[in-house]
Amino acid sequence: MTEPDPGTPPRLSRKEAKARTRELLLDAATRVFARKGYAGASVDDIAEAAGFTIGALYSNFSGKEDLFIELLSARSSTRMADALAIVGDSDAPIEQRRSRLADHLVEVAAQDADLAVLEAEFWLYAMRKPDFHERLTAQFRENRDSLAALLADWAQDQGRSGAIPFEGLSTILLALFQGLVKLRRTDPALVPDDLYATAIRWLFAGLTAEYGRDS
Amino acid sequence: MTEPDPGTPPRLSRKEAKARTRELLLDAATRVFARKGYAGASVDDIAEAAGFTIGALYSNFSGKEDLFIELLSARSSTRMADALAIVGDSDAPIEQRRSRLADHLVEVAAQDADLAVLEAEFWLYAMRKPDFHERLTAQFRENRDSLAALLADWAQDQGRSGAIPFEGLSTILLALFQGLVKLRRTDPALVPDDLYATAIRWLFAGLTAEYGRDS
DNA sequence: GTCTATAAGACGATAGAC
DNA sequence: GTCTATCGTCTTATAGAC
Repeated sequence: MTEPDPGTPPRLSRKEAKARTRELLLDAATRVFARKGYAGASVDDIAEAAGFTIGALYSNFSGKEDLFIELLSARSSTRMADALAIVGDSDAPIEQRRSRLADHLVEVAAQDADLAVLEAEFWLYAMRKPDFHERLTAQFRENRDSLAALLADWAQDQGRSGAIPFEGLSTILLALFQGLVKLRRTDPALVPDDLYATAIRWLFAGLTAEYGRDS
Repeated sequence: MTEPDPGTPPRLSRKEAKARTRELLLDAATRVFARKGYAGASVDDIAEAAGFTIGALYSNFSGKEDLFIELLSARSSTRMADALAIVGDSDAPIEQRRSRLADHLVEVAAQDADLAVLEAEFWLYAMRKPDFHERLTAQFRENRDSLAALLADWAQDQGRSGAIPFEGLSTILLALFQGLVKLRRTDPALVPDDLYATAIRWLFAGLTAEYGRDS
């Protein structure tokens, strides 16, 4: 009944089964690395959390470091680009765009409880491995430039002066966001939802004061 | 000649010698924990970096965790209070106070190259040990409240409205500072000295715009 | 007070059974 | 493709020499 055609291949092909094992191991690694840290986590912990043994782990990854790097790469690839796409292509008024940016940041931070902890683990790892230090720096520069370009667009829509230092502003916004996410993980009561929006509003009000308001 | 009075005690008493060993071990621990991380550092590494063996280490500390906690406690005790004292009791105009605050933050960050890395290590440790999580939260609250009180004083000197949410502002300033320090450790070129001051200026300009300017 | 030697265990990684 | 058994290394911590 559950196997209508005994001759057909299993519901999951060998390739699919291996891919699934790989995904389960990566998910488990996310949890274990977040809970125990990179150095503190053992391959045994990870394999067990995924419901396998270390044999399966070494069959899918070359070792602990490989597993960690795979996670690091997967995380960093899409997140920021997605965020900018969401808040970028809009015809909404500027206030709505700003609050949408803030909302999205809140959502990202809320969606993944381990975000701040893993972020810290990745950062420390990168600070100690020159290769990844470079990658991290380059990636941040990209994010900053994308955000700066988006902000420049917004400013242009409003007909503002081009003298605004968008790079500096973007750096400040990204640093602020990282700081608030970390603080919120420390104690959610310290960082109410609307603090993101408030901070952004104040910063933009300051810009308006210094660089002139909408023409 | 070098020992004018053989009967007198050595230049360092036993107590002093032990205290010195303790300090050397703590200094070494700072460097080793910053370079290898808490879990990645071995007590052997630390003892060797201090010029001793593990025997001396276990004679002065109960183990690796004890050493780490001693460091954590020593670091957190004075820093923020000192910073506020420096920028607090002043009769200088508001612009000068703001730039002095920014200068001091730059100085703190520059003085200690390992600040950001150790800060991350401490934070991750605290996130995994409930006792220290509580201590960290309480400490941040204190810092935030001290800063908020300082800012309220400044505002009062300027005769501004009391409606400004100083707690939120302080949280934002502290989060921003932490984020910028971390970013600067990632790549100093991303965070020029004056970005601290710029960020603070923009935020305060935003506040002025929302809550009214000097009477 | 510090060092040397050592105990007892956890670790990452590999080889071969199934 | 996954599991079990095992190797060699490194770990924290202790006991006793000096």
